[in-house]
Amino acid sequence: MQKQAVTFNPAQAPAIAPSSGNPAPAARSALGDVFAVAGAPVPFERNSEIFGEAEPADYFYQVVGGAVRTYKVLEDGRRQIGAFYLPGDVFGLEAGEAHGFSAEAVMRSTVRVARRSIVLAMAARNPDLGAALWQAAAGGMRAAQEHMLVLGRKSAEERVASFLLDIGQRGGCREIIELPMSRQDMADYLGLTIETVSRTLTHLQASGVISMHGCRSIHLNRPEALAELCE
Amino acid sequence: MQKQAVTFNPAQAPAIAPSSGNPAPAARSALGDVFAVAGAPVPFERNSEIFGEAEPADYFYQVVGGAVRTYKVLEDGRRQIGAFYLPGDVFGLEAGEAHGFSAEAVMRSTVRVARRSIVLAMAARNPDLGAALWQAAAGGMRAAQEHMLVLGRKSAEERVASFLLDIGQRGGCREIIELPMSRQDMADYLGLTIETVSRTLTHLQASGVISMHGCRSIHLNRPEALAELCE
DNA sequence: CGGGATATTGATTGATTTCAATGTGAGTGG
DNA sequence: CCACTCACATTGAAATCAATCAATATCCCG
Repeated sequence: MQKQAVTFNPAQAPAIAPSSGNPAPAARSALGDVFAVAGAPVPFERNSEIFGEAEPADYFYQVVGGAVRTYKVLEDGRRQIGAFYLPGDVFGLEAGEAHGFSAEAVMRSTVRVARRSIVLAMAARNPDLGAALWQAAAGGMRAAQEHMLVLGRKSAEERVASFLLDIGQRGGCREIIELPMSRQDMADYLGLTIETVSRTLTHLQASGVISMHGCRSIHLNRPEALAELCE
Repeated sequence: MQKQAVTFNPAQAPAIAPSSGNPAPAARSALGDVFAVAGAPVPFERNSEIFGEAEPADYFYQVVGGAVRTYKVLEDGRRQIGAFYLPGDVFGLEAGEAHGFSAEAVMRSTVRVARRSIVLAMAARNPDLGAALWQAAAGGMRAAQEHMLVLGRKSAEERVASFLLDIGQRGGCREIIELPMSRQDMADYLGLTIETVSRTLTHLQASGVISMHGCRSIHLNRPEALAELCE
């Protein structure tokens, strides 16, 4: 376990995206700089493992290109995806000695990998970086809470609508979405089956709220209608 | 409703299970010391608010006695409880400027409240404390991931079994549980209705896995059977 | 001994899953 | 260039688990 003096500076904390599902929005902060300096870019094939549950958590990660999923599985194979990480997002930011979940590349991706001990040492001297680490961790916590509400209390249609809005916002363009993940990934993130996801998308398209051009490309015709669907 | 001192003894809390759902296990660390020094004990009535969503996050909290729930609600009233905190547990540990969820006392409770700026200032000089803050935050993250698996992928019976085991482990005594929360709280934590929770408990009792002595007192007759039910 | 909140139990409904085809699209090799 | 294949997605019908609706039942507490 580390005992670096992470310098938590209470003073600042730059306004992070209000309640976006973005798991780690602190990309453009001091943390981003660290990865630019101390992070080695590593390519990952589609579906390849980045780290496994219970493995030592010796590194921090930042998505450069592509997309990453973190997940847990039950013995019988049921899988729950905890979060998707898109370019700029930071993940694997755990304080414990071991990872609590696994991470895989959703598609061919590039990830910058920074040795944890180095980042923490830098954080000890740079208050902004310490704060950025907090930001990232807290962003993950907030996204997790938000997602619990989705999983515990929302209907299938509400779940899909929430997902589309979230991905749309994080993807930069609010209206045209290029999904990096399969229907199975979406289903395992939303706590549904692929059939239900598919049917729900079809229904949203039939009602004119979205249009699909191939299953990975989705146009949000009426985002405000989606927002209403989220309750 | 009774206000009898449900016997969660803050002093004990023996070796907590490794990957228990315990949201913030770092109680006996440097963080515990901080609360002992810098934390003012504050009493809260049953169901009273400790902080609200979107309020400034100027304090950190530690449960001394009683129990606390954090939650989010949808506009139409659907509620999802994100976590329960028992004596020793730390909560409200957010890096952002505002809380991402609300917190209430489940029962008459005492909570130590420490000014965030003070704790962070201490952390800047005490590496162990900085690490402890990380531990607590990461513990929360881990518990959230675990709970997402419950909410997204487990059946009603599996959810209730997971819950009983988790509370049993955290409560100290592994076999006799005094629930501090109502059925509605359990339901809102597990993403179920009170009827389903009630029925499931009745069924578990009928199959001899548990016994109930009043709805708040549950004896785990065969914890290993519960563990199997979790998959 | 009520009285009101909370919990249990029962009957029914309904959303989502499961099971089962069918459709589509990208990559391969003839 | 086209047939083929394999993975993935969509669609349909039936089954199922949990939610909903509706009574009781129990337990604090005054």
